Amino acid sequence: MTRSPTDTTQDAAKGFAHHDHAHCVSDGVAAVAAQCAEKKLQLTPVRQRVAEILLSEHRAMGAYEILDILREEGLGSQPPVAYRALDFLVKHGFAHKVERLNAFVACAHPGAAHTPAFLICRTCNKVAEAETRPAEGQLGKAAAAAGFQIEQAVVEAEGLCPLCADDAEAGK
Amino acid sequence: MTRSPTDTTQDAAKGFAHHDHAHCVSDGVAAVAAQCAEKKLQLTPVRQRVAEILLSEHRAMGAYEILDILREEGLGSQPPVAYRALDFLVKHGFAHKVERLNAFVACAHPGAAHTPAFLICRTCNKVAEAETRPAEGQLGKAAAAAGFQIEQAVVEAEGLCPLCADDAEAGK
DNA sequence: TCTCGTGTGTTACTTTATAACATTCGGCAT
DNA sequence: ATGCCGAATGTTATAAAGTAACACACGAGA
Repeated sequence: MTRSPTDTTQDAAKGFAHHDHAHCVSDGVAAVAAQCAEKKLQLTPVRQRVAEILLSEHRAMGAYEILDILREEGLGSQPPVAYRALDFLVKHGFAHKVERLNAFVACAHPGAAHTPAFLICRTCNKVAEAETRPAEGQLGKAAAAAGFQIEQAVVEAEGLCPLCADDAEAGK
Repeated sequence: MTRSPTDTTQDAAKGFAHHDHAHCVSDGVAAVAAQCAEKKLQLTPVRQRVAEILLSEHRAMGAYEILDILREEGLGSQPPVAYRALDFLVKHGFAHKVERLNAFVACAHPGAAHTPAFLICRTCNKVAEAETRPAEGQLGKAAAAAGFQIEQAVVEAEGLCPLCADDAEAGK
């Protein structure tokens, strides 16, 4: 493998491509479980189930949408249950909040501390995650010029994913 | 004036500096009025007042916070009044929504179509606006690699503004 | 066994945002 | 003038997102 560890553009591309989804979920949960074991975090049933739910879709899901699923499965029925599990996942880097949508996605690079950048398809609602180093780009320059210390950054793009762009083209 | 039209880093810096605030508001309103005249847009009392309110603070304000002011002044008392005015201002580029805060700020560069980047101070809540060209940076690269067409982007950084950083330093 | 920390269950509530429909008002075509 | 239209506002009601606060459960360690 010749890819440099900082080349994340391919990861984002993968987000919109077809792939083996069962692996996607099982590998994801395994990665979360491994990290929890390592960091002595409690991966409780609710937390694990929410991680699975998020991993099972490549799209942002609202807290209440997740709560509906939990409720059907008897894992909790009130908003705080979902929000607490989501807070846990977000806090430890297993999921992210997409501010633009007030919704949540599974993290594509669990473990690595990072500032995610999202590509959100406005048609199919899928979300791909790339990484950025905000301190190094245009934003970093503006911040430096203003004497501003960046602690956290939100970078989210909305548009058309390749598949939906093709559909739109074909539909003309 | 020798500054190039694409150098916006100084503008962001200005956002946190002291300046003549009366001008800030009056110039801002004048700019909005001029644009409305040019584009045949109706700058109604409510819309103008909301623009003034936003211009009078260099911080993001919630819709209900603005609504409270309108209510006191007899300009409207129900949420849709505030949201409609804000929608108008945002739609025509006179204000922006800060997704991270679910709140709104006056645009620092009215007229120019642009993708704003915000520097949000977590202590004093002031917001400075810089511009980015998302298509050209790291995000653009990731999008291009994924075949993703960016239509809109949200770029928001949270941290410490220079003044608050000084205070924190002094308070130690 | 006690108790302490962490997580869950639940009630109630706040904040943010929008749908839907009635009303007003100015321009303009007849 | 008058009647219609489109754009803006007024108002009611409700949806959607998020949180505060307190009671309970349960395992780890003193």
